[in-house]
Amino acid sequence: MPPRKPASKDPEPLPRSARKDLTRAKLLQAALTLMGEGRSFTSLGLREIAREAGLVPNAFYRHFRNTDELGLVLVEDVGITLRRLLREARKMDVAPRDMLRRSVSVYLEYVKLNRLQFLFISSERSGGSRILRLAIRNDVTHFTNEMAQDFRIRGLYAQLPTASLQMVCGMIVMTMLAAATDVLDLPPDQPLLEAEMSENFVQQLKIILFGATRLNDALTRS
Amino acid sequence: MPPRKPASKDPEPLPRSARKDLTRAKLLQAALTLMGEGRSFTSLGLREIAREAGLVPNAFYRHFRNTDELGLVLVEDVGITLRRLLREARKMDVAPRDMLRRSVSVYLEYVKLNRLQFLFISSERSGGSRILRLAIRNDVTHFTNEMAQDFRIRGLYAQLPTASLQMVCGMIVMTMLAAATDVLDLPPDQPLLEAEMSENFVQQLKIILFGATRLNDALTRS
DNA sequence: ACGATTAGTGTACGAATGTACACCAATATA
DNA sequence: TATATTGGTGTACATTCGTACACTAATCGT
Repeated sequence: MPPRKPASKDPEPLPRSARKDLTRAKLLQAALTLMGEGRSFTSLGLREIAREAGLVPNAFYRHFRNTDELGLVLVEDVGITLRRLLREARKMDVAPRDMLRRSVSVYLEYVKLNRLQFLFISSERSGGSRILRLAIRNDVTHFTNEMAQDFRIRGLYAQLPTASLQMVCGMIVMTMLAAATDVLDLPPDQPLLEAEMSENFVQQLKIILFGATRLNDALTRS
Repeated sequence: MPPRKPASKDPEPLPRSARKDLTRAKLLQAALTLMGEGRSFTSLGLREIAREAGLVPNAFYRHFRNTDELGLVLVEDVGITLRRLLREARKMDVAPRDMLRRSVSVYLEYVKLNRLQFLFISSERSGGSRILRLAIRNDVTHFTNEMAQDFRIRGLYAQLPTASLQMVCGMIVMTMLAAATDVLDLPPDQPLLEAEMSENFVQQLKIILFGATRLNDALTRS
């Protein structure tokens, strides 16, 4: 004879708030999933997202006022992802030989690992809702600033005024995002194209770093 | 007594095909106008565009099968605009001093002049319909290639293999597009911010050109 | 001059969307 | 244990959309 609780039902006796967070996460994931299927976030509807999450349309309102608000949470998550990337990059610490190439391949792996998030920022950074655009731009700017700060700490380009250093980091970030965009809409498992793309990426960074070095040296001599 | 034709009516006795081209242009312009009002092209509907053009929804079909097809025509127009830009750049010919800064300011003027078109590619380049994205990427690639060819003709970076030269031009174009995006969503008539942005742009190009020079020199010496 | 072509209109329909309201059942609070 | 909260459901409605069909009137080809 079964116990008081039939055991087959009641799969998760969680506190209500935990359940809420769970379905909220389902909504966020649903949006990402749909984007993974080629839809652009801007074109997603509240009903569509709820449906993908296995919910009735109205349930959406229990978590977000509208799709833009959901998008902002996604941006927030991206911010966390970027911070984690920086933290891992910092670990990679002092330069062995071809550290650049290694960084690049680590980064590209990271992009593929967080595919949907990068897809999201890549397509919404200049795309749809003004609010989202600004939020993403904000995240990217923060990322850039932290990178500049890291450069400072490591004594790289020590002669450059902060503004210039930030500009250089801005170029690096821009290049990183462009590279991410490229890997992402590369047909999957094309190791040849991907290697070529990756090599291109390395060369681009080299150019930026060369240029920055020269800028730095010019200031050193004066 | 008025002549056979009442004269007050009949504003344009044009051949039919010309009239057609004219309303077609109205549709294209309508799409651009709507984008100028903050809408993203992807989010525009056939009805909306027709309405803005002063037409009944069905009239749209006499010119385009769907909005994507209209978008492709817009991309084509952008291609023409870019070609014109290159032609004018070629005229500017041999380098007086601070040619770079001049080029930049000419370019930024050009962007503001063709505001809506640049707004269009900037937001659809990574944004919405796959077809449009590819078409735009194609245009940008062509632009890049022509720029590389111009470099070749002028004997710039003569030591660089074609692939590297194209990569350098790719970086320049990427930087140009990013700068365009920046001017475009700058609040209008902020000469201070714009000047700062423009100066940043110049510095970025300098870095790329420095880096490319170094790459070229390395190959020269070997 | 006359019949064919066609740019643009009018009406209509099914599908999808955002949102409002009433409701339920389980959890939380007292 | 009684009550209030609340995550989720069901129904409903106005709006918008893409598109199909029939129609008109002006232009074109012969």
